[in-house]
Amino acid sequence: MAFSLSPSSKQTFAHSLREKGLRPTKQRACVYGVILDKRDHPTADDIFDRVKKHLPGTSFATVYNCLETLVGCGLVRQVNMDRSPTRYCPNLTPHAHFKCTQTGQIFDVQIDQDTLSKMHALIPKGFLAENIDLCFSGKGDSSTN
Amino acid sequence: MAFSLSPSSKQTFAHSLREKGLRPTKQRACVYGVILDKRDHPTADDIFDRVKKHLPGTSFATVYNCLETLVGCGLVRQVNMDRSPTRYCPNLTPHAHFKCTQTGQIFDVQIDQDTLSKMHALIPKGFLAENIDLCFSGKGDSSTN
DNA sequence: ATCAGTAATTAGAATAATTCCATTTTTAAC
DNA sequence: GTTAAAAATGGAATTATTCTAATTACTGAT
Repeated sequence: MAFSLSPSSKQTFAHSLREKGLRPTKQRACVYGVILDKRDHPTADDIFDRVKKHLPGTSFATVYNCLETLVGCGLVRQVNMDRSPTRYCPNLTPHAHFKCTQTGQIFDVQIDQDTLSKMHALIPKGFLAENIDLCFSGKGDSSTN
Repeated sequence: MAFSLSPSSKQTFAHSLREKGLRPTKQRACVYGVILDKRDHPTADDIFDRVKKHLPGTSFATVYNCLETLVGCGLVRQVNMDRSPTRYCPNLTPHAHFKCTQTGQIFDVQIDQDTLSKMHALIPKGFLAENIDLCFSGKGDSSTN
């Protein structure tokens, strides 16, 4: 059976897709669901494994298709660090990422409005930034290891 | 013939390598040279093409090896945006990158000390950031297109 | 309800950047 | 000059992702 999104997530989900003339299919719901469910910045591979538990017939291509769709609708964001596989994140608030070089774990780091403004102010006149991406890497919190 | 680095670059180059017990070979000098020469954030592919003009026998593997070495020595930095090929940058000062979504060009954006401090301050206690990476993407300066 | 048309999913092939590996060449120290 | 270590080479392998062609599922109009 398909992943069951919470009522409010289901609403957001269906609404965001319909706004773009896209269908809220069970595969898309499931991909979205597993991303919401465990916010550990999973890769497409991780997501594929988790989705298969709910919808065993799902193909890898579908996972990629769904991810692209969800990103396009603004429901999830891609996280790219170095050359490692793209990861996916349902946190839509302004935040940076911290990657622990020892464990590979990725942590969200909130960005306050003041710092965000300062960062925006770096952009020279004539440039219009649609996207900001701030990533840290180093040693993570040892208490979490 | 090999690329001729300026006397000061040659010094920096040889010194940085020797510090790590590595040899300042002509291929490494050439790779470093083309990166210094045209600061357009070239890909390994671009660098390969440029290097071949000076040292025709050079292989792709060597370019990758040299790049890895130069990055390891801190002489150049990798720039990763999305899933596009890694680019290389000899600018060692604190700076961000702006990628124009229309032309694909990448511009350096200086980061002032104040903003840099604010960014550092985002990191929670217990985390130690060795690397910061700030990328913007959007519409570039139309006067440069 | 049925049908047509469109959208989404599927499986597998293809691609592209990068890395690996085994061999040859170059370099530096003795 | 010899020898040992480091670097360069060419080609194969890997890996994440995208593409393609065929099937399946929806949706809206009849």
